[in-house]
Amino acid sequence: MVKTDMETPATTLAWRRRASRDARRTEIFRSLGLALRERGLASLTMQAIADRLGMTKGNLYYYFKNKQDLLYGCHLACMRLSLRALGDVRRSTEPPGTRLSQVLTRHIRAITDEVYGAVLLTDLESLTPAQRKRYVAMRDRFERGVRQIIREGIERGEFRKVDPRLAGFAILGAINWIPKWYNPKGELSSAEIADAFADFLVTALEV
Amino acid sequence: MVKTDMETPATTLAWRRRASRDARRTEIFRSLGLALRERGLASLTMQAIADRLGMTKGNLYYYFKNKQDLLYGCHLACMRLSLRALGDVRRSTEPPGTRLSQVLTRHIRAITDEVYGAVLLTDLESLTPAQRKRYVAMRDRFERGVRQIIREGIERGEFRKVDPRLAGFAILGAINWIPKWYNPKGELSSAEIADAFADFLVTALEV
DNA sequence: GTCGGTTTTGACCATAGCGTCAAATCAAGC
DNA sequence: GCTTGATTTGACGCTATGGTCAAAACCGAC
Repeated sequence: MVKTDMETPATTLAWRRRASRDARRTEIFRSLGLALRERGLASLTMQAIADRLGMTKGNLYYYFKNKQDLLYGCHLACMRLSLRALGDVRRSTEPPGTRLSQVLTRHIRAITDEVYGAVLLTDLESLTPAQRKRYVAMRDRFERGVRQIIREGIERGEFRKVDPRLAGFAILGAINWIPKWYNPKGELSSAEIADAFADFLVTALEV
Repeated sequence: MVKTDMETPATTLAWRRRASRDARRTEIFRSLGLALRERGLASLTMQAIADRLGMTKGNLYYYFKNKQDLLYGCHLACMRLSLRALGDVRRSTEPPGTRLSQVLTRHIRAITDEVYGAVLLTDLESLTPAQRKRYVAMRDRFERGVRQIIREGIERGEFRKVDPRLAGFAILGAINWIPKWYNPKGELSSAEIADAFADFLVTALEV
């Protein structure tokens, strides 16, 4: 049987619906991120998020069960990007320094460019225990991956002998704090910040 | 005229009143910090803060005009400690590395030991513009001080040639993120963390 | 143009949490 | 033990915000 255009996934009705729904959800994530970045946690109301998109508050509940759910979606979306960066690098044969640099750069850009990275500034307590558990599991996976690269660098003699756990906390803390001061309209582009930070943090480990 | 015990400041009625009031205010700061640390921003309600001290919510308003005011007090108290550390080190003739290490150590301990350092995790948008302005001025003073030490280290050839601004952001971000994961009942004491972090971060700059 | 499902609306409810206040309690000095 | 000012109470009002829902509008397929 021959596949016609109509049957290829990209033009299937169901497919288009789903894609459009996903796109809308992402728009909402971005709106949330912007609200957070521009006005702070204080203005993180469903109303504010909706307003920015020219939609009504009620409509948000067509896409997300409730506020927790929206927050959770943001957390997941952001973490998925960072985990993908980690995964990509796993297959690489580059030295630890290069690999770490790549992961950090992409982690930073996930946080800055996809605005919803600002969600890191909220607290996990607003999630349900189940959601928190799952998110924390992902986050731990990411942190372990980073520590693993650090450990490898130390074993190969390319990194100083630091405590991988603490070094990891320091490095990721430095990055996670970025949304607190980053201004997309400032002098430094997110790309510049990402490069500079990755460079500084990796060099901090080297020798 | 001879000063009697009754006239020495420490036993003056007004003095005692004031001291007791200040002590109470600090207790409240600590309670706020604990609520933040243990339950997250979500549980940062006046009620929760009062409960933890066995006092009523209404009573809090005898000590603080409103919630903003309380938050503001926390921010100031915490920043004052860090600024004092910076001031003390200014008079020192030690090399930049040592001085930076001292400032960072005390900054970390201000955040971890005086629990209310967790207030860093809230957002400045909950303050009035005037309060925010004043706090940000203090924070900037602190950040400039840190950058100044970094610059000096570079000039003396003791630190690598980094961008002092970005390095400062990275270093302080790593530290400010600590309340997010620090657990006073965990394996690592705050003193150990402070030393390890200061060491790691200063060495990151050296050579 | 009409039918079915999808999306959006806007009015509405419920409640958590801030902040108020008059009255009660406490404690130091005499 | 009385007086006076400092401190504390607890019940209350009010608003902001999360969340619901029935009805309307939309939109693509036929």
